[in-house]
Amino acid sequence: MGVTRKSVETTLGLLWSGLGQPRRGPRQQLTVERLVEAATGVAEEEGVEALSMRKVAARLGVGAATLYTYVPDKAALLALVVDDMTGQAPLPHTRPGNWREKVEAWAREDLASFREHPWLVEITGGPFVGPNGFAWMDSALRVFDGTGLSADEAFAVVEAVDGLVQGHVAKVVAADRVDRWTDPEGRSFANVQESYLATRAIEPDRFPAIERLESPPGPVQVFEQALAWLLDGVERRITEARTARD
Amino acid sequence: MGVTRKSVETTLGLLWSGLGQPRRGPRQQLTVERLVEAATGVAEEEGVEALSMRKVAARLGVGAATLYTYVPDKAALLALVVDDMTGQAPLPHTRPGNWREKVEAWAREDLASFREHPWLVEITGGPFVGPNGFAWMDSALRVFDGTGLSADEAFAVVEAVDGLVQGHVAKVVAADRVDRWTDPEGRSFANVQESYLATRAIEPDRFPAIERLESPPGPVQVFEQALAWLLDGVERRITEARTARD
DNA sequence: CAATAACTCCGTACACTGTTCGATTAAGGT
DNA sequence: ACCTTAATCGAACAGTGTACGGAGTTATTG
Repeated sequence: MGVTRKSVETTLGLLWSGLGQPRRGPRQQLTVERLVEAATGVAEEEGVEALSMRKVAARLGVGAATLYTYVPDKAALLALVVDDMTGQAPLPHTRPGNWREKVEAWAREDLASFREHPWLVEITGGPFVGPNGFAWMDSALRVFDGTGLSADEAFAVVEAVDGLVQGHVAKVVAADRVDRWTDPEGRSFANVQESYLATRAIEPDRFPAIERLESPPGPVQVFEQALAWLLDGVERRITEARTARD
Repeated sequence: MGVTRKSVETTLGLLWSGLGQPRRGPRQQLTVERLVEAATGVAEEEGVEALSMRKVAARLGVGAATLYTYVPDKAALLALVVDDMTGQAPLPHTRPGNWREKVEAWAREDLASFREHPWLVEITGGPFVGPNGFAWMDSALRVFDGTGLSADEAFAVVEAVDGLVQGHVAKVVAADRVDRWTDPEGRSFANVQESYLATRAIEPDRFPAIERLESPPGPVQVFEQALAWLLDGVERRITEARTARD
């Protein structure tokens, strides 16, 4: 699984459309798109941890080694899957409203999409940026056209928001997973953990500030709140930039 | 690797100190702490992807199966490692300065710690919260004593900041990894990718907003900026809460 | 048209992984 | 002394990603 120069160049070639087809030899009976589709299908139905080359191959009715004539790596295949999913998200700058509404819409949709496809969380964040990733960034930058922000500042805002969203998405998806978990008797994870802590271990007054909590907000509420605070800060910066310009 | 009720309870027992020692049978020659230490050592020297039960066992001069008398799971061992590392971070409320300076200090130290131990990134975020995790949260909540925020609001702020930090830490660590990568001829990943995109594929004006970038800020600058914006928003909320109270 | 070089497909194999089983051995309680 | 319980660990199971080499197919070349 070592990353070679060759595999990097091949992966880039695959991402940026197609890698011109060779001449001699039998026709290929599959396409890279079909690999991506099959891989996505496996991930969707069984999760990332079950996403193996052999399973993808089986789904295509083909030997496992065959996949390596289309793709240099499992990593490359995953990069293709990620870029493909990125291409399915709506472009931020096409949404209605002012810049803040556009950002909120994209952030919320991002969260929703990751909750619907939790396996994506473990797969995103790789070094490769494909054409869909570029297109998305280009669109996100355009959201700040006319706000008075420079291109570099707009980039900082986009990345700032994206980082916040990524972190909170991880929290929400982890919470979702925990919520779905139940033990053989049907108890929830939270129940097991709470009841364990209640009976054993924790003496009162060991964590006074935690005991003061009444109904702490869930991860989705925290996400909304965090986004609002961040955008408050950005908004202040934007009005500054605007008044400085006028 | 299925999660059973038993493994959950055993893991909780291990986290919350010790799991009372049994009577009959030969003495155990190891301790859970030594397992944690060995696991940390492997991760530190060879990375998470090389962190296997067999390697941990070898480092302790013991058969792989032996580990399973100390720990129910690999997941449990990792949870212990995470809580152990959490215990090594300085407690936020003991830092000098006002609430904002304390938050900034903890966020920066968090980032620095993850950059120093990149393997931690892939391991954190599990459902288990051990005593060190609780102590850390308790300390973080205390940072907002005297700000006029309710306990629940303080929790929202802590989680908001933590989510932001997590997301940006992932970005920075990924960037660090990419920076360290070089191909056999010594070219950097960025070089290979740029030069690939320059020669092939991208036609001009396809991504106009991206082309307008001059010197986009790196992930660490973005992290600082994002933190500042978020805390601007929080600060506004806090002054509101304060004036409402007085 | 035949030979050749290039290519796809894939069975097999290698070096791993986490975890279970069963045998062996060591210690405590009675 | 005996019986029960527990620790240790070699072997095995069902997986994993991927390299290799052979068989069969095709386009280009002589």
